[in-house]
Parts: sequence; structure tokens; C-alpha cells
Amino acid sequence: MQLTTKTVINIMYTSRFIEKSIDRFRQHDITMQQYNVMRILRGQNGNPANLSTLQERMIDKSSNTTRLVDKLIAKGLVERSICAQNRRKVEIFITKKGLNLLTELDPMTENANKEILKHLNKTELETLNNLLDKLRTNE
Amino acid sequence: MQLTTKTVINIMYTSRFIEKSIDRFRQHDITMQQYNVMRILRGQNGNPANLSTLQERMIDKSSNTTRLVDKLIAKGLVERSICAQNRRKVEIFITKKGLNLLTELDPMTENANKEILKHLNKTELETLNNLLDKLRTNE
DNA sequence: ATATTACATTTGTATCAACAAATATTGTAT
DNA sequence: ATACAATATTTGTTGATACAAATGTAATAT
Repeated sequence: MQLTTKTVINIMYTSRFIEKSIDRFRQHDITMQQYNVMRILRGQNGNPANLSTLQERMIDKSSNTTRLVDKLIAKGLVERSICAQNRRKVEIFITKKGLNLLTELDPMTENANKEILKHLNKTELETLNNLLDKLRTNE
Repeated sequence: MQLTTKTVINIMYTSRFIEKSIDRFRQHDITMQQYNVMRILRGQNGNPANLSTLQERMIDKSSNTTRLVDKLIAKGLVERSICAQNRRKVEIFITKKGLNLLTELDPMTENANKEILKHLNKTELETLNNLLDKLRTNE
């Protein structure tokens, strides 16, 4: 098999390997995608995000961000309002409850991620990140 | 953000980035998962694979291998028969038609993979593979 | 002003995936 | 032989995803 094909498969395979060990959100009735969206919203530091921004940044660029946000609203973790300047747009905020949940989940996440990557040292992690970033040059 | 968390996200993000550019099977009415299974079957070199073997090796270890194989059978790309030695098991073969389809898709796949990884040279690809393999030590 | 195009999100529909429970077969202990 | 556990796959059900089409709004051209 060619090196490139092997690499492509290796990346996808490793990603699924990691995802398998991230079923730790289930007990909090939240999917990895939903968790990802909430972290993006937290990263906005109080500013709202609209749907297209979320879609850009999401790991899985599902076309159903609307319905994913619906689920988070139903749980009281985020809020949605129509943008006053441009009524086509929608503004999504994380709620206090959402922030609290993230704060609760943060240490779990970090410990789990450390465990997943325990076979790589700091230098190797940096190299890996650089290679992946380089792969996506001009994304 | 911690280096480990960043790395975990980077791997998942890059995997989805790659997967997005692999919608090239759609025109052949086959999903990436189905393509993956067919390549595993080809790799058996004439020997059959049973369901559990497929599940082990699949990129996405979906619990619905039965139904995925159903789809491939419906297209005439694989065949299924009950294992004579152990009737709980099932033996899955790739058909001539399936092999022909793979032969047709091979050059497309390789070119697409080269294109996806064009920003990395040979040494970098090898380093990346080694790091990913090391990450999954004791898988 | 009106039509046309582009933008941002939502909705409909059909398919797919996740998980548990069910079925069938085999191996093992009594 | 019979019961019990283990193995291998299938099926049912619920929820998620993908894609296209629809909706509503804004910008631009005529």
C-alpha cells in the first residue's frame, strides 16, 4: 500500500480510536458534538456565535447545526436569539448552566485526554500537532 | 488549552477534514465505510472474513456490520455464506464484480490521497505514521 | 419600485448509526 | 443427556446525519 494511503487510513483510524474512548459525556446526556459546540461558544468570551461560525469551527461539520442547537436549548445549556442587525442571522450564547457544566467536565476531559495520549511525550505531541497543522495548510 | 486536549481535537478535526474530501465514492454509489470493508476483503486474498474480523479492522467499528454487508450484497459486490465448521459464523467474500470496482477506484483513491497530503514530504509522512502508531500502543 | 441574486437558516425525507435485546449455535460442567 | 455460559450474528428501536429543497431576509441591478 502507498505511504499516502496508509497515512490517510491511519489518521481516520486513530481518530475513531480516540472517539471510542470518549463516551464519557454520555453520563451527562450530552454528545461529543454538543460538547464541542459548547466549548466553541465558551471560547467566544461572552460574544454570540451565529450558525455559520459554529459550522466552520465544528469538528464534524454536520449540516444540522440547527437541530444540534435545538437539543442544547432544550437542556437549557445555550440560548438563541435573532440578530438585530441582520434578521437572517441567529445569535447563540452559552448559558450560565452551560458554563457550569463545562467547568464540571473540564478536569474529566483533561485527564481522559492525558490517558489517551500517555504513550507520547511533550516533544512528540508538538511534532504531531505541527504535522497535522501542516497537512491542512491552506484549509 | 492543554497540549493533550489540543492534540486530541487536532486529530479528530484533521480526520474529518480528510473525510470531507473523500466524497469521491458517491458517484459509484458506495460509502467510505463500504469501500473500507471491500478493501479488507480484498486483503484476505481469497480467504473469507467473518463479521467479527471485519468489525475489528474497520475504521468505523459500527455495530451494524450485518446491514452494511447487506448493502454490498444487494449491489453484488460481496457474497455471504454460513461457515460449515461453525454455523454461528458467517463467511464473507468479495466477488469478481467487487474486485473490478476496487481496481477501477484504486488510481482515483491514490491520486486523491496524494493530493490531500501534498503539504507533507516523505519523511514527514513517516514521522506522522510512527507517532500515530505509537499513540495506539497496546491498542 | 421590481426583479434577481446571494445569504443564513430551517425543514423534510430518507438513510445511517448506536445500543440493547433476541436468536441461534457451540462448548463445558454436572 | 441437560443445563448453563459463551460466542457470533441478527433484529428492533430510537435518535442522529446527509442532502436537497424551502423559507425568509438582504443587497444589487434595472
